[in-house]
Amino acid sequence: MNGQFQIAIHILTLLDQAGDDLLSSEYIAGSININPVLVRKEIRNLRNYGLINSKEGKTGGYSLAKASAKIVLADVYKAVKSHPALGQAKNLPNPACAVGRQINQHLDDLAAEVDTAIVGKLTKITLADFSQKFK
Amino acid sequence: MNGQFQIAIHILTLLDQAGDDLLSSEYIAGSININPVLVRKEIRNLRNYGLINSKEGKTGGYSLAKASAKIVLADVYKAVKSHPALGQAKNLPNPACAVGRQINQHLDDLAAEVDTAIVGKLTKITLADFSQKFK
DNA sequence: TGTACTGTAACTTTTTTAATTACAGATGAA
DNA sequence: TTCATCTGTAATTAAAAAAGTTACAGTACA
Repeated sequence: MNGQFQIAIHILTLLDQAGDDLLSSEYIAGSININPVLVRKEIRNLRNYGLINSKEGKTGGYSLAKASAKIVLADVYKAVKSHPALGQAKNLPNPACAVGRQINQHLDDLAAEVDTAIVGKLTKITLADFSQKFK
Repeated sequence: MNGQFQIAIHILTLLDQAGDDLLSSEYIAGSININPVLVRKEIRNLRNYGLINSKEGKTGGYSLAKASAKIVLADVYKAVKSHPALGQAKNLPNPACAVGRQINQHLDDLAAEVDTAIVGKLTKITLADFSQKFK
């Protein structure tokens, strides 16, 4: 469990509030209260998913790559997700045991079903919906 | 992210397959391929939620506390859950910032909604459904 | 009364996450 | 030009979380 999703939502919300103004990693980090390098790392990821634009150089900074009404929270979830929401076993179960031999496959199937449920939920919420709560 | 849910499901599946026979922590640990003490710890938790019976002493071991058709995977999820599925931020956002000041509340609300979706999904699946895949 | 379990605390090791440092590259302004 | 202020990213360190281990008391049966 980590706070990547929360950080990503926080960043995107700030950028939405800022409109066309560019925000610096320093400013964003100050609002979240984390290290600016982590902000830049997370933004690199979100940019790869087409959610954020960045501009280098003196007057550089970040802005949303598209309207917040066009971004659903499931986009953020997918961008950030590294492990299944249910967690992940890191042990190799005993292949000599009938249950151990097959359980990882069945657990993976289950995790995928749960993931689908989460994405279904988060597809119904846009960044604009979320961001609006702060106005 | 950890593997508690997976371990719990593994334990419960083994116990279901064993029927009335008691299984030892040693045996269970051998199937999962983890330390027996971790099995006993997880079972203590599941027992507190009324899912498992244990018997001490020489012929001791573990068994299901009720029929696997009466256990839904949401019971296991709730028993095991320590953090919200979306993760949890551990930083204190900046209270001087309009977004930082309120975001934790809104993120918590969102996490609760997602959690409800997960529980909804996992309430439809019984341990018997899952365990049946191994027969 | 010995054996084979569970129950649990304390501690160590490993893994993961977050923070930090450092610096190259970009861009605009004096 | 050249300085200031950003981003981009690698490398390292520190902190936190998870898993593993050791140890031993308590229980129950033979």
